[in-house]
Amino acid sequence: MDNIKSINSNLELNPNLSTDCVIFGFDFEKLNVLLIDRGIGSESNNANRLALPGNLIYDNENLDMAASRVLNELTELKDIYLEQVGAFGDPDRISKESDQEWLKSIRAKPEARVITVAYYSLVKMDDYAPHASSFAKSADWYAVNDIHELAFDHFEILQAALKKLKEKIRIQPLGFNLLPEKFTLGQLHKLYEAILEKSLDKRNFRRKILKLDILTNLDEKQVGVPHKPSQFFMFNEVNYKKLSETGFDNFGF
Amino acid sequence: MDNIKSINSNLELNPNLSTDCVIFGFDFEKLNVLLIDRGIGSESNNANRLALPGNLIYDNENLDMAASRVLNELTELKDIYLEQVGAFGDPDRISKESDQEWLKSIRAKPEARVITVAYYSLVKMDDYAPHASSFAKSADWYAVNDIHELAFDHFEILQAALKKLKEKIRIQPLGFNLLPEKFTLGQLHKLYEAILEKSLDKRNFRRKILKLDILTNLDEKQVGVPHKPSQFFMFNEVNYKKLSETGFDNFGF
DNA sequence: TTTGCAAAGTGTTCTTTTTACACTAAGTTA
DNA sequence: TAACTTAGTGTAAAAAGAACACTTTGCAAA
Repeated sequence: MDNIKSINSNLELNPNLSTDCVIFGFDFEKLNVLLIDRGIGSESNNANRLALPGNLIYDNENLDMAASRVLNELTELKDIYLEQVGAFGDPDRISKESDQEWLKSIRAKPEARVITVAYYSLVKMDDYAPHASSFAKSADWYAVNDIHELAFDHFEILQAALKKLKEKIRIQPLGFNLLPEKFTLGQLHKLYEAILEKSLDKRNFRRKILKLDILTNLDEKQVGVPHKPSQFFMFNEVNYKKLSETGFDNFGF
Repeated sequence: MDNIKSINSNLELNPNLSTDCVIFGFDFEKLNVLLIDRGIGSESNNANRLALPGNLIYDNENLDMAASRVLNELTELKDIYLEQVGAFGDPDRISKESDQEWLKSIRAKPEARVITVAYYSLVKMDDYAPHASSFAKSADWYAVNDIHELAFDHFEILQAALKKLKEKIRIQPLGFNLLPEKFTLGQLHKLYEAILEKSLDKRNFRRKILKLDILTNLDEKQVGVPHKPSQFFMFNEVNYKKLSETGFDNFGF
């Protein structure tokens, strides 16, 4: 954090206001989330060593920018889909002993609550290979379904982010943010199943998504796969914008 | 505000964290929102004298409770539907001159930003006759559609709340919170039209809402109306809960 | 070289939901 | 008693959703 401060040496971090990012990635199998290992936590329990990446907010920084700064500092990614989940501010949200330690380390008034404004973001997993940073001793992708506990109230935040993502993807085709430029319908299909946590009929899924006319068939096939190769598609942004303007509001899965 | 503080004299208000409530009401014609007149604002412009009711948050108070405290102090209502809209914290959100004045009056560090966590709530208009309070020189209902400007970034917050309400009512039948115990289908119909800002076919609306089986026909008619009297209905909470559990997720307007 | 494997790709039928649409009924007021 | 106002009702056509099975293609293993 020190080096961050030096970049902005004339600015003050607000000791009672932070942002946390739920960064989702998709590995073609399941939904993952990027967590940092704080290196502290109870001995009996590794789970609460893990936390969402987050940081305090500068006094003159707007919330969206703070979130994208956190994301950028950790992953070096820019222009990432970001959406606010909400504010979390239970006075006792930092009640676990291991969390208190951390609180002291950032020199916040220990008696005052830290409010966090949570965001979720969708990134192409290929674009970021986790590595340590100024920010985190270590950062890694974890399967969302394997997570049952996190530091602070981060588990609760994760669940809230998942809920928002589920709701949102039914209305707006966000999936492309989680896939590489080129992807197959099978991959997109699996992504929707992973997010919605239910299986979707293959033929119905294909018919529906193709009917939206927001995919461009690249006339290019997979190579080297031990089965019938799939066509590659890419997201057609122009058609998507047309569609949004004429007011589609249901992706209806 | 002083008398609030005296009630909680051992507690500290956080000068940089507030909550604002978008309190919606329905007068059988249109959607209304409860605004307070701060009594200050530019002379040329009355609009930015008006603001959402809000207040600073106590250091040890959770966010939801702070919002319902604000609502309760203003209206004396309890157990009101409340939902978080999100956090608003542009450093320049208090940039208008008239707003700066207000800032000084609450003795916040003028250089620091005030983050606000916004909520929206749905109240039965009959249950609250606006009156002055410790809280506001005056409070009144205003038609949502007539509002084009508010103090601070409150107009933006209002728009965000409206958007959330629209999204939510498509998924969950919230309308009952805005109507008296007994209401007619015509009133409910108008309410949906007001919130969704579009007209809905009368027959289709009735069929759909009745099919949900969450309304109890009270076998009681309007009296004294200069037209065919309507049946009164009430919300059937038991059936609604059954419905929620078996997982309805679409009210589909 | 043949066989097996694994995922791709493809249509039809039935059911449910949505949409569009117009007249009669009941009470009040003039 | 005529005029006005909102309540209340059904049907048909179109669209969307759900359920369902076999062929194709490329690779790998026998």
